[in-house]
Amino acid sequence: MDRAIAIVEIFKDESAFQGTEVIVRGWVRTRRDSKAGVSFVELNDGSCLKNLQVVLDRNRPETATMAERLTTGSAVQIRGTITPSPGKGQSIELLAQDIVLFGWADPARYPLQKKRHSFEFLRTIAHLRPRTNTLGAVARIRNRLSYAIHTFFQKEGFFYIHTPIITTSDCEGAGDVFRVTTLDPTKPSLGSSESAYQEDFFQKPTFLTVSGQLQAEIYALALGKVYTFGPTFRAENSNTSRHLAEFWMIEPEMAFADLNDDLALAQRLLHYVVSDLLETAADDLQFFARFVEPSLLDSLKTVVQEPFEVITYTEAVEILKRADVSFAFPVEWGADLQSEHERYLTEKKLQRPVAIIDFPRDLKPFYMRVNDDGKTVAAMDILVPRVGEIIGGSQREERRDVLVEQMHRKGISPEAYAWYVELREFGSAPHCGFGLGLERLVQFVTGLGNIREVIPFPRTPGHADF
RNA sequence: UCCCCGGUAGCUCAAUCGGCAGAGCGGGUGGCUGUUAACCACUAGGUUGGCGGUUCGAGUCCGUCCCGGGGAGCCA
Repeated sequence: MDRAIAIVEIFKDESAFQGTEVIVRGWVRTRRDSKAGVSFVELNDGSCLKNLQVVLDRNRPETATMAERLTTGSAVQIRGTITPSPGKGQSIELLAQDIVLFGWADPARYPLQKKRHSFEFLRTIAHLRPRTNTLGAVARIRNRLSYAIHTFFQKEGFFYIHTPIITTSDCEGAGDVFRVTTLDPTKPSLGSSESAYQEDFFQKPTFLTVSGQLQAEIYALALGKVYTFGPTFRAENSNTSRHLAEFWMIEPEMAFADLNDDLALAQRLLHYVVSDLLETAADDLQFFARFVEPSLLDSLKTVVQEPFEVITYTEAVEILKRADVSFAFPVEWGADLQSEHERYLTEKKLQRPVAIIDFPRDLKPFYMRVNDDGKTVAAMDILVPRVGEIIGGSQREERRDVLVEQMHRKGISPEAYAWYVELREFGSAPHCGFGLGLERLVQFVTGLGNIREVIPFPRTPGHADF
């Protein structure tokens, strides 16, 4: 094929393209006919939010017969000349010389219209929804965020490591996991329950990972600073706008670092990726600010310009007790913070991202480091307005005996995690890390209320389509 | 899993007290001297989510199931 140019490149330097001939390829968004013998086609190639206006002269035989075939959704190539546009709404347009129709779309059947569709409807056509403004912008932002996250960690000297997707342990010691097996549930095993696994692929129970943290700790205690960035699976029956059964998580882990270093890293990461987005995805962000969440740009600028609020769990409880609002759930030291409490802190009281640290040890998993008070652990939850918890992390318990005691308290067998305990017996060191949910970050930077819109093919209870 | 709300044309929605099922957009046809969610006219398009019940009569009331949304729990 001849070399085509991405529409985003043309808009980047409109004046340089004036009078030049280009080839563009993309999908027709709309066509407007004027009986003066001119048709206008809005062409989008996905490279940016904006469409390129293509002008077809129907008095020319080369473009006349083609004009009426260019229906919404059709895939086309257009060769033509960039010229100043006399109309309002765009400064340049493409005067078409010749047109290749790759794939026509039947207008009677093509489901996407020029108006807004509900997100619920778009989810039922996940094979076509990235051709809408909103889902296209989500895909570009998700891409750029992923790139910026890798860039940040590489600049900071972290190594990208790949932790296993198939695991034999479930890290949190709680939560439902997806079973991995080659056995056919419609053909029950011939053997007893113990021997049944002998016929299975791994000859033992295996699951999809719920977190790469424990394995990341292994590499942090060898390479110093590492991170994972991959898919994660939770089989919980969660039906909310903030949960997926399959989601992507970023998990840095660093040795010779404490909770303050952890907080600082999280702060720098969010600062970096949001700044990058404000610079590189301005059009898409403004689109979301205009059509989805009016306060979006303000809340993003807050992340860039101001440090997080850092409060202890104990301070949070005191703030909530003094709050002049009534909560459905009572606030008491030792009880978990409810959604309504978190929202009050980050959206009403402080109106910015807030890190809550030092939670009661009974509320948190076994691997978090016990503080000197013996009652709390060096944990941190970072909450942001509109989304809630976006990061959960902690300093890890590096003292072998304290770790084993924690495991006993939580009913976890140290034998099952022998290698994890052994890391504390050979060259143990203070270390810490956190997990950042990519989809929740995309929700925060786009303002989209439902997590099913920020991943191309959402998996939720009862839904694994496409 | 629990609580609340909803399901009417391809899409987004309306339909008063139980009384003839509608509009906009999209599609088709025709018109319009460069349009901008183009505009104007005409036109096709319905098992009102499924099943059962109450009633002279049900989109509307009752039961039940299915599906969707919002909230909660769990968490990222």
